[in-house]
Amino acid sequence: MLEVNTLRNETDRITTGLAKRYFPDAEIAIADIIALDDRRKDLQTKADALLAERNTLSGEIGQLFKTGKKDEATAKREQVKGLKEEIETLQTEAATVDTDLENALLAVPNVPHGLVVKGHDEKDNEVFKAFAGDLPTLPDGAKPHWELADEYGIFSLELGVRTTGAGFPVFTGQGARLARSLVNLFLDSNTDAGYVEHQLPLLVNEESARATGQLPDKEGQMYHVTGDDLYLIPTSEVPLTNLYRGEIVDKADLPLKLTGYTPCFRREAGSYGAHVRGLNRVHQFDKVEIVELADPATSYERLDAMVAHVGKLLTDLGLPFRILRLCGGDMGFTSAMTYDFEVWSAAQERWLEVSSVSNFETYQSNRLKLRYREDKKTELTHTLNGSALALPRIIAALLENNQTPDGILLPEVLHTYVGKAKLEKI
RNA sequence: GGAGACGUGGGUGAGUGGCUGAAACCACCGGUUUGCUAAAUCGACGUACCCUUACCGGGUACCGCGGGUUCGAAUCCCGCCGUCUCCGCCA
Repeated sequence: MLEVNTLRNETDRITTGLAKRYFPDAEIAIADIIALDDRRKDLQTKADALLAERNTLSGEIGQLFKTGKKDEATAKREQVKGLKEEIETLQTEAATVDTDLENALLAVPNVPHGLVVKGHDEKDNEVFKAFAGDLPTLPDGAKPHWELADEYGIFSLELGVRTTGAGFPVFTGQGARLARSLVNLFLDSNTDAGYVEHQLPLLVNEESARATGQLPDKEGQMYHVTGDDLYLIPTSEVPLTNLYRGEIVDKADLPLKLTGYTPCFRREAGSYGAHVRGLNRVHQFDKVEIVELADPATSYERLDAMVAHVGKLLTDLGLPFRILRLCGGDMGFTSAMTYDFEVWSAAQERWLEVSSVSNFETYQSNRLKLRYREDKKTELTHTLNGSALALPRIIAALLENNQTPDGILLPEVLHTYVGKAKLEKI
């Protein structure tokens, strides 16, 4: 969430920024927040004064008892009892104001960066870097990946239905090997680039989900394990970023670079049809994530570096891709700037999102209480993350784009991982 | 899952109702001293919020988390979470 002081001091920047998202009534929301904060300060000032008085009197009571002046002590005790009620009233109201303030802040999305364009939805996104070459053209009879999956024994959605339900693919044989290879390739590339590998919990508590912004905004998108009140992670961003919740790190240690592979779970209820067939959208999928905790002064350089790194992964795989810079309306609630990577799916003849790289500035760290120390002062860090990469659509594009009459050719970087240069029909 | 012990500042570790935001030691930082290093010595050394503000300063809260008792809680009571030990079960 945004900081109240930012809302106070940079009201113009924030209202114009939020307008890029078409966030309604920003001025009113900000005015409400500032009024609540004023009220909070006022209550605290009053309550603190009374508490100070109580502490002084209590100290005196102790002295009086010690020196045997019981009568005076008893009189003062009655005096303090009177204060108690007043303090309690103020503190009760303060608690209500705190809750209201928190809720009001949670309702305001992050402010888009100055370079982000105004827009309603995906149609307004900028093509930041178009694909430079020619898109591959497939011979007649080329098949979408869900048909290739059957012919080559890559994965089965039917088996997933049997064990679980729709949207839980079961990778088999060379398909499972391919998936494992991609995970290894991505983790190796990420660690080579300085990201420290982590194996993470797949379930997180409510506090973690709240700190990275999945709650309360996207509650319906997560699987909730009610018996233990835990959530299945929709992305490893959640446990990875929360590793540093509440920490104060040395500025010299920034940026902290983390990576981790996890399955991801998303309910994504209510959408069916051709555009979600096969691996295009599933409830469980594999993803390797990168996270950076950065110095605010250089966080956009880090964002550029992450974009370059993800671009290299896709180049290594030989997949045609383009980079979008999302418009205000299409960005996630918590993001200040987001680049989406899309690979060309030759048989479906459409672009598929495979990575989303974002700078959240202090929006997450404010709730994470994630700070760094500079001289005596502590400041919120910036947090960034990106997929590097999400597997299903990569697999879809690899299968479709590289299909030949003799099999599916694998890019060279995968040969040693998969143990062969092409996939064969079964 | 059962029984017991425990949870204090970056670390070790005192503290069982007021003199404790918290001893002492270690680490870290700054100064002095010393050919260098080391040692010695002095000082500073948690976080958040509020007030004041040029600077200085003052107040409140926090001793796992939440509630309660009390004029007053790190200290007493209740609930929760976590750690350790023993038992049971188990990939």
